[in-house]
Amino acid sequence: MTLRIYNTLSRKKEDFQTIKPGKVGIYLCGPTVYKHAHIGHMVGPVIIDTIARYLKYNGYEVKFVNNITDIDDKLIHRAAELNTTVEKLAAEMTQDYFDNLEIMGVDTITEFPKATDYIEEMQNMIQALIENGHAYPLEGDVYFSAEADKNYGCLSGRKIEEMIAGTRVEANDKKKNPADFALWKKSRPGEPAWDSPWGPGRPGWHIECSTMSRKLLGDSFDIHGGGLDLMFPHHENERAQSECCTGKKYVRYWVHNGLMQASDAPGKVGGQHDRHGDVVADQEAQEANKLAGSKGAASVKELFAIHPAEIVRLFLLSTHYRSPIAFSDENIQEAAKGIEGFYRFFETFERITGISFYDLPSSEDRDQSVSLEGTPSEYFQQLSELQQRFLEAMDDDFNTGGAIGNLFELRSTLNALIHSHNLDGEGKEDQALVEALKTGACLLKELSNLLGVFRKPCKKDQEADDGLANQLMELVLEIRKEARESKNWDIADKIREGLAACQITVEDRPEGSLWRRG
RNA sequence: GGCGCCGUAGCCAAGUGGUCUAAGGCGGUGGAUUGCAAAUCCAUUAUUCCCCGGUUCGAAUCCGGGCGGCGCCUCCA
Repeated sequence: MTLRIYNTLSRKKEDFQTIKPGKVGIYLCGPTVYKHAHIGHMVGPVIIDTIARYLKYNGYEVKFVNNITDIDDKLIHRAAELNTTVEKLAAEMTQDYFDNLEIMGVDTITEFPKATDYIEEMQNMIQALIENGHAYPLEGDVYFSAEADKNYGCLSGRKIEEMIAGTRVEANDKKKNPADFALWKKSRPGEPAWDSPWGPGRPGWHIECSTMSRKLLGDSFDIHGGGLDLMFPHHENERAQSECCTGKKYVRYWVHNGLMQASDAPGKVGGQHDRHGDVVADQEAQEANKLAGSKGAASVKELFAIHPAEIVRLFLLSTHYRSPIAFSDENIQEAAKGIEGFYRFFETFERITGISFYDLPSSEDRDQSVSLEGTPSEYFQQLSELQQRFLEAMDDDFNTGGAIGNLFELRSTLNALIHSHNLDGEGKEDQALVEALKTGACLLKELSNLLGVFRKPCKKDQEADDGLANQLMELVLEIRKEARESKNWDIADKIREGLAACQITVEDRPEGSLWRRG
């Protein structure tokens, strides 16, 4: 089975083939660092991180670039609002972004270029575009001439004439053609500015990506990611600039992720776009729903205070990356209930084998995958089949939702082995079966790690280790144990119910009682 | 007005021409286990894939029409 990937450019799935054998260059449009990231900003990184993991697993060497836009109008406005400098604000928000990526388990990004570090290269590219007739300076600005690119519109599927006919392009502009866009913007007094052949100014929005990707990945590279909302105008313009400058095909596969929707956002979308609805209110509602505006979108950190990041990650991956995903506490909680079964399994596994699931060896290479032969043969056959189905799903345009389904089935298979041979009891003396269980657990680790989850103990589990709570629980469970031994069920049940009210679940097992939060 | 996406069980969600009498999760139901629970296991929960036509030996999957939801066209991950 070969890897297939949906390409926005062709609007269909294509066989994946890299430009350089064995190597993959990926560019993902990163954030403008003017405010704290919200969960929607994590979708792209999580998805591309998962793709990068999968490509590495398949033997590719991956170079993954994620830019930081640290100069932009929004940044200038926000810094003024907060009475700080653009540099300070950008530095702070960049750190916030890095923190969030770490918490989300995104660690495959190899470079984080900052726009302000590439001003000179951008100017060179702009100059080249002017020289070959694709751009023109005008009163301190420089514009790209959309008409000069005969392919303009090929990525987003639109035509210049139609866009102009749409009349929402402002006509009063001094630009030659309304579809033209700024490569360089003249600065006003007090704004951050760099010297240039066209006067002091700052780069336009799109040019940084063209410049930095070229510098770090070359004139042509394999995968370009970003949110669907960036397809136009950002990616279209980026593509046009780059191709007009280099004369080469810019990107092989354009990967656009669907946008997250706040399903419990204030102001439901009316669906009366072209009727007599209140257009302004409607737009606001859409904005809120998309999570892109400041309205109603909690920062990632606020979110992680409520939900473990790993669960959020799995929630993001439970639906296909190109589909929109409805984000709400309720939906995450529902997903969490299913995912927690994995943590129960890890506990059981450790009880049986004395080994932490997280310490198991697991292959990061498809060719060195865990060997799935042995007895019980039926069990191993199931493992093998689940592995195959998991990989087939991933091969099919990174169908993480389908892959996760197989992960759940794999868990059931392992639990069934434990159950049918009583491995969590006397059966654990059977070394061969315990080994079989370990093999299955290694497979689970190998596959789940591809999705970037279950790599280290979840924060929630670690919290349960705090000293005072442990001491208190030890005492309470000791008292309860005595009550149970004298068959004083009323007391025993009262304690358990009381703990349940404190969000503590007690589990009575033959060898003693366990407890956990939630 | 232009371009595009989507509509699968109570809910979330895979599957996009035959293996589909449609994965998986949540929820529900019955059973095993348990003092009772919890956890786990087993069974069960859509004869059907928004509606209507068509293509085909065969469609949830392709085509046409309708209805409903949404995105982009303007800063946006």
